[in-house]
Amino acid sequence: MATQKDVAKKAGVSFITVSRVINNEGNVKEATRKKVEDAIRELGYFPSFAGKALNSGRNNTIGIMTPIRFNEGIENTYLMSLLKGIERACRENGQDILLSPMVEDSGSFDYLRPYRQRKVDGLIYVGLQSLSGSMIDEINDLLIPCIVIADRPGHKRISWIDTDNERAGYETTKQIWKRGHRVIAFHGLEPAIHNANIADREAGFRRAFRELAGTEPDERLFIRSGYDGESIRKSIHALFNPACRYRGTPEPTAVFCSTDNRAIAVVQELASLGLTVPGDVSIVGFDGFARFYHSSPTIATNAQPLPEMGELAVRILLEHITNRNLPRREVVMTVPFVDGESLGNLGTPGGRA
Amino acid sequence: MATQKDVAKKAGVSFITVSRVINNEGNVKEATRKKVEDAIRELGYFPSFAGKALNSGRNNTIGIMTPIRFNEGIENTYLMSLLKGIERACRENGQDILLSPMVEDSGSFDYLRPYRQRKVDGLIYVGLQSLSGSMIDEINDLLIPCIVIADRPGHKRISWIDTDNERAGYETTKQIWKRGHRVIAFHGLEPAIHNANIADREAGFRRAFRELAGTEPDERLFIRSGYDGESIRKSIHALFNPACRYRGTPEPTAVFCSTDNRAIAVVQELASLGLTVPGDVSIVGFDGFARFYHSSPTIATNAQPLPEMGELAVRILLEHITNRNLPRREVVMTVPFVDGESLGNLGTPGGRA
DNA sequence: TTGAAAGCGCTAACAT
DNA sequence: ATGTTAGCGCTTTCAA
Repeated sequence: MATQKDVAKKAGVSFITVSRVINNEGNVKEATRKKVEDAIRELGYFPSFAGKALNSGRNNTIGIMTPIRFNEGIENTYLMSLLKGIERACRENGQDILLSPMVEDSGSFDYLRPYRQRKVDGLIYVGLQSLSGSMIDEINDLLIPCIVIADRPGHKRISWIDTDNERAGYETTKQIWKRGHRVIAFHGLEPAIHNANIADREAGFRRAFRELAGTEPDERLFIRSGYDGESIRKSIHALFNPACRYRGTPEPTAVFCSTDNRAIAVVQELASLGLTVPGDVSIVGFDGFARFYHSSPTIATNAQPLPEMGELAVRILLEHITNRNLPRREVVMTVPFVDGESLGNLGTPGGRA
Repeated sequence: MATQKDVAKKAGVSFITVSRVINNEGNVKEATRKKVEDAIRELGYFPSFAGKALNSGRNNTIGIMTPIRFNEGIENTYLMSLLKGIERACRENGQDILLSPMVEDSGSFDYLRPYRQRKVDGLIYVGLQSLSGSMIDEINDLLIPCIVIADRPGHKRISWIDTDNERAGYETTKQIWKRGHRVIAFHGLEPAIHNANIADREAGFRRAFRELAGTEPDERLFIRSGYDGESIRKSIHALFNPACRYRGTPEPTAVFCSTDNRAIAVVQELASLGLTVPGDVSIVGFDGFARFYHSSPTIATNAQPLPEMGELAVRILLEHITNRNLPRREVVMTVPFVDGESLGNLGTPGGRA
């Protein structure tokens, strides 16, 4: 492959002049510039990134680090939605994306290697699971430019962007209430699985219910299941199948599902019980991914602004890379409610009789 | 950040000795090695990748180039499943992954830049849309190590890995037939959308039907729709809603859907018509993604071996990178049938009466 | 306006 | 077993 030197020889100038032309510096006679440009074109010369990186210290590459497993259903959509924004911002700023998945079965793997090797200028960590304490310490000690998405590491130097799940849960509950629903179930995670985001959504639901109803919500209307279909199936039967329901538990007219995934599964399960959505029961999800699947009915949900978060993460990261002394940034994004067919109006046409 | 020189000074040796220790070369006295290793540890030294790349010509990075849009539902799962295998093979071979999405609205964008800059040693192109002729020519002219997944560019130098959609369509149709189904619909793409993979699946269906039934399949049982829910809804009504069906068209007992996406949408649509799966109709999908969504019933499908394809692509690419004179490789992967609840036995319990 | 020299971090080839 | 020299492709600094 052609180098600056080759171009210089062909154009009859020194290689430094070639460098000047490439970097659009002044002080190059028009005729010389022309000669060099012709030589570049003829040789198909393209500047090598390594030479540049070696003396600028910059690679124009940012690393995406994430424990999200590939090939695992809905989480892929989460990651891809972020990447959509990350990609856009990177393209606008001339950055490339180095993907560093964190695989759990390789415990001793050095995830910061791409940075230590100076293959990337900084890191975006996509959470869902929190960064380990030792990694946080190391990021801090090495002064690695880093920003965390979807988690809030409590560390003085590490910036983060997260969504306001509590508030979204709150606002959505108000929407459900506004449509006339008074017996509302919340479909969350079984206690063994801890997920701070989902816990926040539930907290928002509780706060809204308390405000609107003036009482605490009925604890029997909190259903908790795992991620698997079987577990979700059981939870729905416990609520809507009279044979399975605890005596005295009221039948809800709406279910606030903690994820879209769940919402879709719940709609299917209700169908197998002969219940229609929103005719018999209204369903609301959370995430915004249902929009990407051809679900029928469309699911009312909360759409996390993931592409925007990805874009913002890149911008903040680049600032940190350029200026190492910038203070930490903390960004809380609101999660807007998105209406859908699955949320009906109680007592009006299209809703329950 | 510490360099070899710093380590050398600290250890009281020359920098070349440091290089030797790092690369585990022989000819280093045990005591010297120890000194150097201590210095490395104390300084937190890590070899810079740019220096190495500069004189080895290798970056140990491979580029993933794809026109697949992020944030677009099921295609994400396709890409992620490939990446799962790509990641595994890269990790085993000490390679990093540079993600280069191809965005259509930036027509003049130079997708081969990461290679021209020598930021990546080779490229994996993930198809679905074919590589443009001009890019194929350029890959050829520049002798870029490259392998294409999910397409078969007819070019002498470019390797590819693809699935055998025709054969999978054929085998699956035999499975449906074996369960007693004789009136089988095929749910494909509307004519305006061309997709070679789906066309191949349909061809396999036709060949099997011809062999098994001894006649051509009924053209009225080929339903074609777009990707959107509305379009799929209409297509299902045309087949199963007596009010919409052409007079004389037989009602199928099974529908072979050209993707899992479609299969899931079809199950939902049938439910809204009061038809159950597999009680009233059997459904078969294609792709294998339904496994990742908690669909009820589980969908019988064809599971593309995507992680394996990704892994193989990396291995072949690395061979091409190491040895530029290797001949092109062409790999056709078989797509195994995966049974599921959605495919019932006609005339037996659990199937249609 | 152009060029020469030095150096970024590393390794291969050649001394010692 | 260890060190010296040169060079990978590029930019920065200084000189002409």
